[in-house]
Amino acid sequence: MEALKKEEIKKGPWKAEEDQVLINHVNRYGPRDWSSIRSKGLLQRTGKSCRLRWVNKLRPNLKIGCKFSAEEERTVIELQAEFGNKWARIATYLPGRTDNDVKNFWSSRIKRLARILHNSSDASSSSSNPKPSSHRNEGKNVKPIQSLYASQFQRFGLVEEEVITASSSSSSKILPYSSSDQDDHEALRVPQFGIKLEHPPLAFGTDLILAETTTPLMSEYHIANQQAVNSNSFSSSIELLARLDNPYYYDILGPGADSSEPLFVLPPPFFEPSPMPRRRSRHVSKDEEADVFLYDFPADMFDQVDDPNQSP
DNA sequence: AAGATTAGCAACCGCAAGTAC
DNA sequence: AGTACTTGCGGTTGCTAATCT
Repeated sequence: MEALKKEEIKKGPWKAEEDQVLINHVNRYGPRDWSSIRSKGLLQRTGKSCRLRWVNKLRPNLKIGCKFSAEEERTVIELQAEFGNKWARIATYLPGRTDNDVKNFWSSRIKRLARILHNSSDASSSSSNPKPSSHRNEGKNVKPIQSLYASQFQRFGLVEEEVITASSSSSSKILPYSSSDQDDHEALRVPQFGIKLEHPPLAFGTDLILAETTTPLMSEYHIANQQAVNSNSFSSSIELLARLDNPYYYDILGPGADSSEPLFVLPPPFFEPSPMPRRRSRHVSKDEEADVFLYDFPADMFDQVDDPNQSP
């Protein structure tokens, strides 16, 4: 009986004919009674599956096949910092975007960042460390993304033992901040992140240190530093670093640093979120804590990573 | 050119809250 | 009030195209 029921339920990619049936149903009855689609024998899909298909793909005015704009990215990042992983809520601020879109976008971003950080720490700890075979395996064999951040970076403050460098070079190390550094005037310290640079960058934007320590910019800086001052990569580094001084960046130096101006003004929600949620979130603790491991990352730091040769 | 890796997307699952009876 | 059903959300997985080595 149960097996028979399961057999009747179709899964996997939707066909155009199924979409059409679903669209017809919605046109006739509205976006509800999803389960009746199956009970009427129109489709062998569950109500949940039908609803999901409608919401994510068939609903009118969706931005399908359209990458997130820079503005949308910033909105997501800002709202994620504010709301946590409330994708449905965040999506209400982004016309044409679904919660799934936002979730996938965020997930991709996290994976990229994790890989960058992971590679950076690999480079410093041991060159013999095996490289994760893929982003799937990364999650399985290494650590889940969030726990990786939680455990290794302690919500942005590098744990005391952690030493992250962009290369194995000993001439330019980034060391965990400790109280013993307090009198080291040679060191450039970033207390919130527990990072110090022995050689300050030539350009110093608000999030520069973080960007440097987590992106190829960092290695570029260090490589450049090791090489001659007149090398091409060094001069391009200077340009890149200068471009990091961007008004959208969070001020990693903390609330004490001059950051009274809002980073940007959030657009109004496309769908006005109900003031009182229909149901209480079951992730209250996460809500409070959000996914703060990205909270302070610059909104467009990946822009620098993606296209380091882009001119300002 | 071929295999490995990465990115992006689609869809499923489990859970929780709302709703109808 | 209790229960079954429906709806919505967030996490996760699987697939594929693009990119890299």
